[in-house]
Amino acid sequence: MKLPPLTQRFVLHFGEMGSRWGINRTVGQIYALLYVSAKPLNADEVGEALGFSRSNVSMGLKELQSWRLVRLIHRPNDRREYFQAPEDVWAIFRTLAAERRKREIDPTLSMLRDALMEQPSVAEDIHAQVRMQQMHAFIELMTDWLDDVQEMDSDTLVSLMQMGSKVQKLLQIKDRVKQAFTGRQQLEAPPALPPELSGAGLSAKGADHGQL
Amino acid sequence: MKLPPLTQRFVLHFGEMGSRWGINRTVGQIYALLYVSAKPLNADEVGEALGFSRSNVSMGLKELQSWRLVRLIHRPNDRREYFQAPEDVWAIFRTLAAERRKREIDPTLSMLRDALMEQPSVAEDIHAQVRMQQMHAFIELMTDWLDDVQEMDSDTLVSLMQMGSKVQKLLQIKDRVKQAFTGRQQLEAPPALPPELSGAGLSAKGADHGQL
DNA sequence: CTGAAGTTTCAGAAAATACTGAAAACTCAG
DNA sequence: CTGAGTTTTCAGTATTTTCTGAAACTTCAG
Repeated sequence: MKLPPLTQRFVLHFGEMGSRWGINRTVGQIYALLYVSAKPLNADEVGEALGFSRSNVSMGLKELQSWRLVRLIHRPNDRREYFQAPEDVWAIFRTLAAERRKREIDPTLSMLRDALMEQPSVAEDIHAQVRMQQMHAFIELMTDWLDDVQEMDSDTLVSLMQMGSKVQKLLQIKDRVKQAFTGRQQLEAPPALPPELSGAGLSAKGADHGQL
Repeated sequence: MKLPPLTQRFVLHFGEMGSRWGINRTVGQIYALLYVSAKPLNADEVGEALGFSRSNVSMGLKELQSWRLVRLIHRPNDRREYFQAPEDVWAIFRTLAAERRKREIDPTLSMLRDALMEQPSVAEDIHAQVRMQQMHAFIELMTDWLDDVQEMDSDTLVSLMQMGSKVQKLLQIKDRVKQAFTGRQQLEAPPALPPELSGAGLSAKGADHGQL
């Protein structure tokens, strides 16, 4: 392996972390290399740079493609396939979240759904089913939320995340407004503007969103 | 393995998924068993129920403890240790998120921080460092947000998640209100209440939060 | 103290996973 | 078509991970 120092460090780290992330060393290193590379690389270049056999690289790239983490490029007058990692870290994250969900969550969700249809036959299974019900409800809430979030554009997401827990202030305001409405039979007059909205309360606490 | 049908299905599924989740079959099955069990179990009971050797169970339980996913119980007049999985799925999720972060994210974050301090020595490393910078900024945003979220109580979180992408409406409102203020030199009169807040817009679309 | 009940450690066997080189398959210019 | 350039498959080997049984260790009642 002959790589520039920083690149090498990055690549080796991804290789080691690979096992914790559920991918193998080879795949981790290949992805890392493509991620930092300024230009698309072909399989031979990858194998050369990392010291892997050609077939191992082929397997690794196939796996990365199955994760939709690399894009295939064709150059004119060159029959080889070139690979590159998408640039936008948010897009990468979305892809990763979607794939992990498909592989790590959905099977469990459907197994739970099946199990919840069944009639428990022994006392112990009654309790087990209650627990499965709790897990199912939780996972479904999470995945539904993820579906929603997946559709937001990156800027909105950044703003929301930078607000962090301050979002809950907005929630409180919403509740208060809603209560003001449901508290009366008919709305004769609009409710008073809650204090948080009439001051600079929300935006004054460093949650200002602009540049990343 | 002699377990009631539903329990068995659940346990076997967790065993198989284990590898995708970065734990092994044994650990997955042990956790599943403890999760659905109505009462705490000791190591022998676990080994008996799942057909694992005593030492394997010991390893598995140790690993689950290192993930803080099981709680240790001592009964009066019984020297054996009993194990149980925490009940609250939200608490479980928080624990899981914190531990995964510690193991799967933090090492990368610190490696990136180190690499960003360095002065790139070759052209390729300059680009590599830019890419690392992008990844670093992203991860830091995510983990900071996670820190915030970890501190919210479960009910608030449920409300927010059930709102899903509708949160961004609140964000837009906030922006509009803020803009209305900064648009004028001094605030002679409070800005008009935006239409979303004066109708039933937000709460009418099924984002009503109450029972789970 | 002693020893019975319980838990952990550890070296080696068993199983699963990753990796290689050679061969097969594919693809397209000529 | 043909065959050079390229990618994929696959059987066998190497490596890593998991699992076991035996031994070591710990704890505590008597």
